[in-house]
Amino acid sequence: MKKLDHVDKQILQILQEDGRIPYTEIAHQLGVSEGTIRARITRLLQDGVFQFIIHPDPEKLGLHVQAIIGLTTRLGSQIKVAEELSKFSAVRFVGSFSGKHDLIIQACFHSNDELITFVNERLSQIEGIVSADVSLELKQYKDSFSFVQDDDVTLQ
Amino acid sequence: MKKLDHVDKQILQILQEDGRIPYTEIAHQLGVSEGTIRARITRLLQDGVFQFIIHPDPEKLGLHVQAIIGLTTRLGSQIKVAEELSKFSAVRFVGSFSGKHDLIIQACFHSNDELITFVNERLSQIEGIVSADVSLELKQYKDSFSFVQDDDVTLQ
DNA sequence: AAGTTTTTTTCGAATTTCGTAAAAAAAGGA
DNA sequence: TCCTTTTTTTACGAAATTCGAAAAAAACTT
Repeated sequence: MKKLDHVDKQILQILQEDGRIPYTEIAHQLGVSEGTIRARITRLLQDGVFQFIIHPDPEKLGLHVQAIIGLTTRLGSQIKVAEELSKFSAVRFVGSFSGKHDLIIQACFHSNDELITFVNERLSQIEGIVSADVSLELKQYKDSFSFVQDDDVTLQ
Repeated sequence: MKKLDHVDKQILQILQEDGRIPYTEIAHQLGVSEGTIRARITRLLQDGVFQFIIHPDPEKLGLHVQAIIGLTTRLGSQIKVAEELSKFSAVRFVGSFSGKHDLIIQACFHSNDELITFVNERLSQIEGIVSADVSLELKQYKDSFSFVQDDDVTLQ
């Protein structure tokens, strides 16, 4: 996989704003032909650099309760637990971490009841979970994949 | 905003797989006309139910270091701190939570150095941050917005 | 049930995407 | 540096998709 150049990053930046903007429009904005945009996007997709998706608003879908749950797992069962957790559609993020918790997950629910059910009836059934620290989301300030930057100016 | 019906959810489910699938194709799959798909997607977008975006792979962008940072803020400065944090492009998630940490953020960096710089030189400059618990991501198992379900079967 | 509003379908025109060949540019080798 | 090879970009006609708007159908109201 070749390193991304400036044009690739510009394409990604434009698509971050609107994932359905026509190639002709991107081409116009960047001053190249549609074919170039098409060829590059095809390559980026093949290389797995990005995917076209949609970002639903959980609130608008009735998922009013969101939580981050820090888990401690029994030594040796972490991977299996992570895989089990990943199967739930309510769970949108699962990662293994250094620090206090072995696994940290992020999940969405319709109600507090559903969250409770998840913790008490689903998590408890998964072999290898020692403890679960639930943090309830009170307000979301940012949630985006817009971290493509022109040139490595991540910290501004 | 009207409640989403079955067709709306089916549209979202299809778009979750491929955010750039043609309306004609969705129409074909659901057995309705292209115009219906177009009208519904236009309405869903206007209602803010979802957005067309792209999901870049941080690794492929050279962002090899990801972290979740739990923050404790001084009473009264939480909102300001959250807003400041949201300004960083490296920060992809900022939320206010109940539990051990007032704010939890998720961020991506090119290197450990960049992470250290972020914590020591950027976070420390933000007025109102009392402490920061950094958890380094070792492995990602799931990261998706695919939580649109047919009918409230979030827990399976 | 008649009238009103909303949603869906239809269809021609405009636009976009696609396939592909040729040209141009870039990269590599002697 | 010049030549060859490879990669990328451009060009362009054909196919497919999107768009606008009017007609039809469906859903609500009273």
